[in-house]
Amino acid sequence: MIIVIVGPTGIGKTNLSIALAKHYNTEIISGDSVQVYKELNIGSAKASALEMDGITHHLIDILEPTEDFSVALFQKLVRNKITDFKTRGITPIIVGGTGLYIKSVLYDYNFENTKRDDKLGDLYSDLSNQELHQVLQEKDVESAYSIHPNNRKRVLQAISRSALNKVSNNKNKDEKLYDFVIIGLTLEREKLYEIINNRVDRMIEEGLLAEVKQLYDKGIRSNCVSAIGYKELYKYFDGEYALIEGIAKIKQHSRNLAKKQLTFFNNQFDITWINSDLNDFNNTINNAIQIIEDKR
RNA sequence: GGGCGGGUAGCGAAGUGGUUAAACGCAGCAGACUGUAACUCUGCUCCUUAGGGUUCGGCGGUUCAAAUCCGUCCCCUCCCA
Repeated sequence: MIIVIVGPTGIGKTNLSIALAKHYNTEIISGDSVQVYKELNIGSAKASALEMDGITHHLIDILEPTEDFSVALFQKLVRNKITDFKTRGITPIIVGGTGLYIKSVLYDYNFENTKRDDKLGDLYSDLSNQELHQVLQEKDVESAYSIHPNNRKRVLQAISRSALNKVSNNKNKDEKLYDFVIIGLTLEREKLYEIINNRVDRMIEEGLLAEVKQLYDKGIRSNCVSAIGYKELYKYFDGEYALIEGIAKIKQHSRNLAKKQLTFFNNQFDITWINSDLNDFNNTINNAIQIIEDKR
């Protein structure tokens, strides 16, 4: 059985996962779209070597900041890891906050022949949202029905997929491919937001500014740098924000992210929630273990 | 003390007599989600027992009708003392 730990940013997934990995004598697979990047450490809230405490982590630091990442690649890498764990006879623990990525591994998502065609955007740049949506209607009515015309990005993606592997052909998004338990860590909204705000301050104290400056000075403008904590400080270095403003934005965007994550997990996953017990971490661990054992 | 400008929903900010419960932005809430997902997009946000009810600093007035006009008081910015 696969153990999956999800939850909003800042809730304490890392600590719980490490405790569980120790308890089950196994290793961790990260389910995070930003922690895959080297050099994005503080801002991505990567666990330090000290925190990892000897527990092996997979899918962390596997890419240079200049490289591209995607759901499809994540899916492939993690599925490989899962079979690898199986042959070694250990339980995979997947931990992370990137909902779609994790879902694409566990459920029947098919990304064959679905690579995005970047030229399409240019090709259709003259079309209004409505006109573009019309194009999709001709190529894949069903997708057109479910994608809002204003969601240009998704409309374009659906158009580019319409020839070989229509988005609408994939209807198995809720079909489970593995035996797994998904545990969601949660907390009252107000407390969660407070934790997030404090954590951002801590990141700044720990040297987030220097970390981002280094990427900035290297001229890295690739996608990873649009992650929260990075994009705002880039704007600060560009002179667009005052520092305080940038930090406030990081907090805000982190809170927004947490909210979106909760929505995704709540509605897309068959999940068992547990409260992240701040005063008694052992309680949180025991709760998690209880849920896992019940599912066995 | 005198002069100017101003006080609009959680905040910022339009509106300067009538389809205005009040544009828009932000925050907040809810949601969608198969190759950038820490992305992209959608809806809601004065109260309501859904019939209505109560709003635009306070009070009073003009008018068929006011956030919008008049009087007065309170508070804020800046300028002159």
